[in-house]
Amino acid sequence: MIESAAPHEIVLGRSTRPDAWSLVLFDAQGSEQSRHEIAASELPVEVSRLEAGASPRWVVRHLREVYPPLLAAGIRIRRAHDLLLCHAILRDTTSLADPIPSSSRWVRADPLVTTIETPALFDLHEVSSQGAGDPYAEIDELLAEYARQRAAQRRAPDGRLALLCAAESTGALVAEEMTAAGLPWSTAVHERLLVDALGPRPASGARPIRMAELAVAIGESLEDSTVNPDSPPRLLKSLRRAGILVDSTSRWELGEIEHPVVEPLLTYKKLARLFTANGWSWLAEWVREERFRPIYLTGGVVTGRWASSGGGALQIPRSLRPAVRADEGWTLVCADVAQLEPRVLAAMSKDRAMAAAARGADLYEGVVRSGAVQTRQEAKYAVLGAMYGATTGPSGQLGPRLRSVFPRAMALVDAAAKTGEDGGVVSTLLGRSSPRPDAMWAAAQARASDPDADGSDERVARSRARDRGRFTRNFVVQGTAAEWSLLWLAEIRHRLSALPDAHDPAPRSGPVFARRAHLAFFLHDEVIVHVPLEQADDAARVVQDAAEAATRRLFPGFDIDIPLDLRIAEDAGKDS
DNA sequence: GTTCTTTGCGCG
DNA sequence: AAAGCGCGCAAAGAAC
Repeated sequence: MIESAAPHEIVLGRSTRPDAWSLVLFDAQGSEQSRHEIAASELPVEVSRLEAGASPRWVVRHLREVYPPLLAAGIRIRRAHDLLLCHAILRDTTSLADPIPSSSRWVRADPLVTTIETPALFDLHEVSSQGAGDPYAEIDELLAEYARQRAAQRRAPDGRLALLCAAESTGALVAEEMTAAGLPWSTAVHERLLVDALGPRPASGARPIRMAELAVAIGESLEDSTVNPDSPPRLLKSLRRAGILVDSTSRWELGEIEHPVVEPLLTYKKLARLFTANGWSWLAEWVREERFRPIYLTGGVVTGRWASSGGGALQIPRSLRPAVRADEGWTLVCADVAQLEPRVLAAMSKDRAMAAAARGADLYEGVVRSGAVQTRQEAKYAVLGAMYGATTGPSGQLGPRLRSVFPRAMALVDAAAKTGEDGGVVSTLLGRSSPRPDAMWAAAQARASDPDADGSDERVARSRARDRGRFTRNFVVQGTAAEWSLLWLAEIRHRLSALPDAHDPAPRSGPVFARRAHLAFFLHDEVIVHVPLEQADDAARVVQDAAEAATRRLFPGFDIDIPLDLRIAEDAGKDS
């Protein structure tokens, strides 16, 4: 069918007919232009045709459900609005006097319902029939929800909520594209690292030789040949029998003890972690065709950070980073931000003194220069303690020093903590709000105010209140930092897509990314871009420019340094 | 037998 | 020099 003008927005949802989709097209004024249905098998071609025009904004229930099959068919879309993700933002925000009404229809299902395997092309009916209601009567529901969300964004006093929703949705596009592209992973390098640390791959069920040797040494040292270092309760008993009076078997507590068992035990724990979390079975389960493909859960953390599902994507140990290795003819652009959170705090609180300390590559050195503390180490503890709410120890003791030198920054986090302790809700700079306290929390506070309350009730309530204060204190900083990162990602994606196709790379990243630089990994404040060799410098510049653009968008008119540590390398190991 | 909770540790 | 925030996952042990 032919439209008079290219559509500005397209709401895409399942049709009332099986195996069909509905599309409702809107013009730039928000008036409906037309609607039509197509067979599921024709969707990729239809999306591709409409995308080729003016890149409309695709409005869908949830990109996690819709986008992977399109990517599998070789289709990318430029702009989107994820109703499910934005529902959570616009429902919980305290930036609006009348946020959108909550609905169980807009709660994210278990991420594993949409499996790691690419679902059969557009056969997504099982996925959302999990929710209540008729699975084929979707399009009207999407239209109604989108109308509510648009109205809510218009009610906002400024454009910040709209920016947040746009960034959240673009983040979801990036997330699916990264899953589709995968993180290039060298099985050979990973296996070599495992053998170097653990010895040859053991028979199934057996301990690797290095761990077995250490277990024997631990047994001899404790004079207990039956000790099982994998079992904390049994290990604890064995330690105490040997006269080592610890309360737990955790690393930091054992590290304080002077005893010959400590060294082999800590080494054993390190190796056991590598073996169980990222050993040969992890490799077999999660790496296929030299690609690691985690599922990213956009907005999966209350603060707006991403979570992940499958393979522990956000917890890959640094020791395995050398296994992240570019394809032949490609390279990696790796970038991370040094001390993102304190820089964000300086900017969001408009604390000029702290922004001055943040000038340059090392914020902690800047804090020393400001005169607040004597050494870099003190600066680090003091700053982290301020953002996390440390009250005791050297970290907490430095709080007053910081308050006198950076009053605005400290006032912001102190106020957030106070609000949280009082049971209130705090928000990020763009308007993502913290959860309300749960019923248990409120009940504990109520008990303490009861005339019959005893000292124990009051202590418990006080402690819970402080716990929540530390959470809200950190929420505003962590959440605003997550917003900076989201804008950074979106800017990187936008600028990478403006690069021309490379001439001559080996096309190994899948059809959509065969000749294109693409984001391959994101972890809170760092990115890895997989890039054809000839475009390495262009991609590095993109990542740098994107960071500056993100800073300007989030903190317009405020001068804050958010510098990158940026390198181009064949692998993501730190020293290569 | 299965599912739930706890412990410990990886990441930022 | 500390143990303050947010996560996911594996294994063991407890609970069913």
